Parts: sequence; structure tokens; C-alpha cells
Amino acid sequence: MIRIAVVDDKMNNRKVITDKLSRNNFFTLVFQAVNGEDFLQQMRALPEDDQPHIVLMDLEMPHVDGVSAIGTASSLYPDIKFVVLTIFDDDDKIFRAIKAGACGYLLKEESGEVINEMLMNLWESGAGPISPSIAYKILQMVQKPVTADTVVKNDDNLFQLSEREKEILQLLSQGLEYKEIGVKIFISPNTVKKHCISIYQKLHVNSRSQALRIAYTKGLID
Amino acid sequence: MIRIAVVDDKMNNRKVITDKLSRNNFFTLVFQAVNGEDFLQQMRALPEDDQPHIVLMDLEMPHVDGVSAIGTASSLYPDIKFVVLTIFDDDDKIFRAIKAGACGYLLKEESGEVINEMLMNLWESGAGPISPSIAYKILQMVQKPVTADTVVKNDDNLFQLSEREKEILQLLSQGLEYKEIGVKIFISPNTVKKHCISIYQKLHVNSRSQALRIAYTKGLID
DNA sequence: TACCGATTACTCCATTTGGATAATTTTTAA
DNA sequence: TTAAAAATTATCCAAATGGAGTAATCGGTA
Repeated sequence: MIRIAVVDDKMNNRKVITDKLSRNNFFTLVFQAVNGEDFLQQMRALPEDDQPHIVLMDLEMPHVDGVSAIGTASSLYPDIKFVVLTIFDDDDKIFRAIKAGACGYLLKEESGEVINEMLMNLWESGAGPISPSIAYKILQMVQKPVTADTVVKNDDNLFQLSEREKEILQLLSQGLEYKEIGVKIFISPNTVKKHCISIYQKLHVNSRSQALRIAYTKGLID
Repeated sequence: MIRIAVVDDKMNNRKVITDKLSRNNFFTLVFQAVNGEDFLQQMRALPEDDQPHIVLMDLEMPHVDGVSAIGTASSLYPDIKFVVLTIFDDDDKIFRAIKAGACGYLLKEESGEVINEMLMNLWESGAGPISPSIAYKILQMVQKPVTADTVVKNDDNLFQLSEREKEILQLLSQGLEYKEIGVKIFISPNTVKKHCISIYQKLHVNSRSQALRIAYTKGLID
């Protein structure tokens, strides 16, 4: 039995996709969420045995969007497969979703049969499901030589951390505590702490260890 | 009418693919070639009006292989679409073929229907045809473009951690706290803490962050 | 049998951390 | 120039962490 979670802010969209999934008896819908924050919250409260194997995630959502939710969750739950399911297909979104850790990218226009088949294949072979037109765009990303544009996007800051925050995350990764960091960069330990909490909020986590996991696995530190 | 050329050194392969193509009346086979050199030579001798719109190219061929033929031809004939059609799917070949200018990458195992449909789609929308398993490999290229520095994993337990300690270090890296780890592996949080402190002693550190730094950089965790 | 390492579990204590809130200054962008 | 964003500092509180010590249990070994 393949456990699936669906994250989409539009009620109707959720209904459409869950209807499609319900045609295959191997799929069980474990929960739905209306945005990234809701999803991360529900994940935290979920016993491991009930965690989804696959998460279908829309990108355009209020509060915490899909890219950012995938970024956090793919670090925190490395065994879960995150598949983008959206109507949008602009290059930047695709690129950022992949960078964030999505293993597949499906367009909502795909038929229920195709979606079900591709998800079954993901389960059986581990191959991420990708709509043909998206696949071609990804190919073009590889094809294009590295331009200044892509370089910018590459170090573009999935989590929107400020320079100071990145600096402090770096120091955190070295195992320093508030006081030590304060001494090192000549600010109060209280300020260091404030920065840390801001970092956690942007990464959608609530502890240093979780922040560091994301930092290491997403290459946020040198 | 879509003009197609097929390049493959094996006679039988050529027959299989041309048979598949012949099922669709929109396709015309303009010529066949047995290797890259043969292909380039025939192209040179061809009037522009007879040039193929699409070239299906095998990769493993004598004299001039598919990658290098695509590299040359995609520059000389920028309007022609080059589609790799092969049984091989190792990462390096895929990458080099794309870089050389291939707009699609199909596996020979694809059915005639799928191949015909994808080529029609290439003609109509310009989207390069890509077999799903190849698409997923390309996605992974975008996801982690660097590679190269694959951390050499230590079999020999540099820090002499016990099995239990390694297990707990693993869980620590996931951002769990004492309580959560205790629940997960059915022991008291006090014991978890005791293990942590033992780990710190063996790693010669005195905080979780420092332990995690060593764990990540020395490949102590998966 | 007696010893050893690994695992389990507990207590007491000081320090660190995460979170909420508030306020001021500096920098940046419109 | 004004408004917004980022950086700074602080305080209060509850929870988690690191450290030290003590001890019981189990499996294998000298």
C-alpha cells in the first residue's frame, strides 16, 4: 500500500487529484494539507509509520509555498518522494523545485491513468515521474552552457537567508554557541540568538540540528 | 510530411525502427546511415529540400559515434532535431549527448506507438522526446551538478562508535531530540542522553553541533 | 568465576537553547 | 526623502542540553 499526501490550497484541485488516485487501490491518501506550513505541521505530528511515501505538492500556495516546503521536508524526511503537481511550467519554478529536492514534476493536465502509472513506477523503480514537456525543459537546462543568469539562480538562496544569517549559519555549523559567535563577529550573543531564530523560521524548523541538516544537505554551508 | 533519417550500425536495429515509423503515414524515411561518418557524408550530398527534419541516432557506432556526429551536425544543421535512440542509458552518455546538441533521448525499448507519438509531438510543439527513465536521470543531473567529490566512506569505524551509538548519531542528524529518539527506539530519554555524551567523548567534542559537523563531513551518516 | 564492554536507567546541576516580544539603529530601495 | 528591510540589543520564561556520577543487566571471555 502506497501512502500518499496531497498538498494544494484549492479544494477543488485536491478533490480532482484524490479522485484520480482513488481509482488505484494501491494508493492510500494519508492526509491533505492546504499549504506548506500546514503540511510541515501535520508531518511533525505524524507517527513515522503513518508518514506518506509520496507527497504530491502544488507550488503556488499561501504562507509557505511548495518549493520552500519541499526544501525543508526533503532534508527532514529524506526517504519521502516529493513530486510537484502543478499547472505552471516556467523554467525558473522547475529549476527551483528540483534544486529544493523534488524527484518528479507532473502537470495537472496529465490524465489520471498517466499519473497513476507514473506514481506506481516511482514506487517500483524509484524513477521520478516527469511530464514530457517538463522533461524537455530540464534537458535544455543541462544543454545550456552555464550563463551568468543560471549562476545567479544557482546560489539564489532557496530560503531567502540574508547575508548575516548565512554567515551565522556557517558559524553554527562549526559547532559554536551564541556567545562564541558573538565574540567572533563583534555583536551581542542576544543578537546572534535572534538571528538563529530568524534562520529557523525561514527554514521552517525549530532546532539547530534540523537547521544544520538542511544546511548540509542543501549545500547552504561551505 | 515529416522527413526522418535513421543512423544505426546494426541492420536489424534499423529495420525495427523503420518498421515502427512506417506505421505512421506522416513519416517519410529519407535515408539511413551505418555510422556517424556515413551520416555526415550523406548529409553533405543532400539537397536542402531533402534534408531530414528529425534524425534518430544510435550512440554506439564504429568510425564516428553518435555523440560526436550530433556535435558536428547540430552545428552545421541547426534546424534539424537530433534524437538519440539507443539501448544504453548510463549517465555520462546521456550527459554528453545532450551537451552535443541532442534534443531528445529515447530508449529502444519504447513501443512504436510511444515513439511515433513523441516524434509527432516534437514536430508539433518542438518538445524533445525523452524516455521517462532518462528524464529522471537528467533531473538528477540538475539536482546535483557537481558530484566529483564523492566522499570516501569509512568502513573502519575511525571513532570506534558502537552500533547503538552510530544509530543514535544518525537519529541526531535528523534533528530529533532525546525524547523523540527514545520513543523511536524504545529506550529511556535518559539513556539516549547517556549515549550522546559517550558519542561526544569519542568524537572529542562537547556539543551536538560539533558532533554533527564531524558526522556530515566524515561521512558517518547516510 | 570474575572481568569487561555495551546497554540501559536514574539523579542533580549549571548552562544553553528556542520562543515571544519589544525597541533602536542602520542600510537599502522606492 | 520616505518607507521598508535588515541588523542590533534586551528581557522573561520554559524546555532541552551537557556533564558527572552511580548502578543494574547482559553477553562473551580470560
